[in-house]
Amino acid sequence: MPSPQPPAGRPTSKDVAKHAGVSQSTVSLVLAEKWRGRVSPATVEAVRDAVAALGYRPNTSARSLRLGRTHTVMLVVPVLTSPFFGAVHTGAAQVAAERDFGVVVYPTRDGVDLTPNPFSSAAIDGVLASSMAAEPLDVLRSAGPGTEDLPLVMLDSEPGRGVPTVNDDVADGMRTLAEYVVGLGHRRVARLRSAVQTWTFRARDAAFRAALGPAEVVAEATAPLTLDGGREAALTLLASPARPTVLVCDDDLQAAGAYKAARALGRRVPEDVSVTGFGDLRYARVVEPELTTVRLPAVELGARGMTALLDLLDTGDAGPDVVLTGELLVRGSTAPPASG
Amino acid sequence: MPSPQPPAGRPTSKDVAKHAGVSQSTVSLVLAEKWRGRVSPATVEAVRDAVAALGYRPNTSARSLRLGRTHTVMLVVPVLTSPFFGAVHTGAAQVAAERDFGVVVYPTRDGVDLTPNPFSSAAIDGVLASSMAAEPLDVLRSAGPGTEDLPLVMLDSEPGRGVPTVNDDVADGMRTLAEYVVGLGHRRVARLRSAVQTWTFRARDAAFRAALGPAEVVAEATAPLTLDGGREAALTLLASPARPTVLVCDDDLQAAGAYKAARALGRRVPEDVSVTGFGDLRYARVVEPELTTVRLPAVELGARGMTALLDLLDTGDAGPDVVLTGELLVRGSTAPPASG
DNA sequence: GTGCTGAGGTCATACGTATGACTCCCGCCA
DNA sequence: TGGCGGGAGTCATACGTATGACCTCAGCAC
Repeated sequence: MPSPQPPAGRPTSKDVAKHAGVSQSTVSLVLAEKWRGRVSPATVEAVRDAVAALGYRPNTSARSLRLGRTHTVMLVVPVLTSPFFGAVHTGAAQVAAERDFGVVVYPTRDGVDLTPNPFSSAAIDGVLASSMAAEPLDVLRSAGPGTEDLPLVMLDSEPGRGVPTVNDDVADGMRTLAEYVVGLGHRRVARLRSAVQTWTFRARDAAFRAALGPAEVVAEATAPLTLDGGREAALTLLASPARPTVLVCDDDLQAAGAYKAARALGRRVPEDVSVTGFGDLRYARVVEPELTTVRLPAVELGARGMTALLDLLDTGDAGPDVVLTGELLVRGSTAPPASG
Repeated sequence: MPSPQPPAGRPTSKDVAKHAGVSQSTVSLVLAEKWRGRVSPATVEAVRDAVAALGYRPNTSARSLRLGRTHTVMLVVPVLTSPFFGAVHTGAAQVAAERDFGVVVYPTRDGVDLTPNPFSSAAIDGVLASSMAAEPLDVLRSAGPGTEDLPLVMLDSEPGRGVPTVNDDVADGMRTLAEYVVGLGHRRVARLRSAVQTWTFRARDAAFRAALGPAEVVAEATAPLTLDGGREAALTLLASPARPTVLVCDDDLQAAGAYKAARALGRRVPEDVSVTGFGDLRYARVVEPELTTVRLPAVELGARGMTALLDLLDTGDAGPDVVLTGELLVRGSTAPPASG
């Protein structure tokens, strides 16, 4: 005797309804918590029991189709192996989970588009993007065709361009750092900047120069934010005839590379040359001496960015632009310049 | 004169059909590349033109609902700030994108469940999970109720337990490392192990001990895989009365902590004590001297894991278990033991 | 002329949910 | 007794897609 259609797959709201002896609509009302004057407490109880008994979970695709929202957002970052963006993701994912949103990560590796396929599976309601690798329009375009008009919040991007932003106050951080370095007595500064010049790096440099006071930049170079990039550029800078007494880097990993350059040149840190980083990535405390740097609240950056994006989705308003203050961390890599 | 219902939202396949002068079914057939003898080339052309003209993109929710598959998988890892798991994600995301799948990351922070809400938005077809933080069953359970029977592939997990696995050959790596260290002449070994004892760490330790030969472990401790954890444990190990000549760590970051302990005790690396790490995370080359370690192919691990999972989804078979070989990287942190 | 075949499409329906419109019934007031 | 309000649910439909079942011809053999 062939049993007629064993339900097999996951239970649906219809199954729950049958089990509870009510209609599918009622189940839906109960689950949406919209039964204020429409369903009796006893019935609510019955539905809840049925849900538990069957282990029912709503079908997200159906819900999305009905509501026109996927409850998923995309996080666009340069490659995720950087501890900074890992932390950004952590904060963002935390907030998203609390508000019942999923996060799909979209790593833009040097501008390579991961989903050239127009039938990409990414069904998303909005985009949270770091500008480290791109301008706002590029970000949206890179998320695939048809996404140009998605709600967007940018991280570490120039404010006032029509897109809500959540930023680290890199200008304040750099100013504080500059004042500290100058206060130590340094006057001849070498500057190692990021090779990719997104807004956050331009802002760092402008703030640094504005706060130099009696000191001046006597040598300057750009390099990728890598160990080897930092090492090679620092080799040149430290050998500069202008004899800088401090090397101010845009990034901790660059600074770690600078340590290697200093060692290769027989210069001690900080006795012969001071070195500073930026970001307080985990490298900062791994190196010896530990690195003087500016802590950027990466986790909070992700969290506040996600909050703004979800607010934007819910209310149409992301709220005012956010600026998160960093913190100068003085450690062992800085000292007054050697006399003479 | 009120215009009757401006289409407003994104175009649907129905709009494309109207534009091309065909039925919605035909559009669907063309887009699914299933028109071998059912649609004329001219019509196909017309549909394609309409798609391009309207900028049509299929609605993923509707497609998922119809097909019963979301084209999204979940990647479960301990917190993503680790460079290792960042790399795993990179490999996994790459493969997923190529096969038109989305990836949502689920970080299990110390067992904290990010989506306790049974209405979680995660609509996924399968799970790719690292075992670093949990056993297979726990992984599925932690992905939320109702997910217990999802297709699953585990990374760095014990094979032969009914779940397909993709592993680094940590045993081979540790054996090679042990032979190298013993070959240098070391006989008294200190061993710094991971505090959380998942399979991969048990495997490392077993392989190490089996390959010790004439050497022996004279001091041993466990610590979390952090800088401070490594430093504190190493302080004790290096001060051991048994005077170990080499410290073999389960992790690069631990090893970086051990450097700090050695320095605090006035011991030079490698002249007074050799140190080895495991993983070849980016810390390995940041420290000075650079760390002798075993490279684990994290990107490839993610990529092969994702390949296995998608094969499992497509064909019902994940293929045979995969084992990826590592590589011993001899750098500056190891030397023969000081004579005497 | 009839029947058949196959190419080229269309029709109708189902996936599972959410919700506006509707029904039914009970109690109560005039 | 008629009517009415509101509490408790149900009905029907739409979201956008994919697909099995149908439909319509033109061409051709008999």
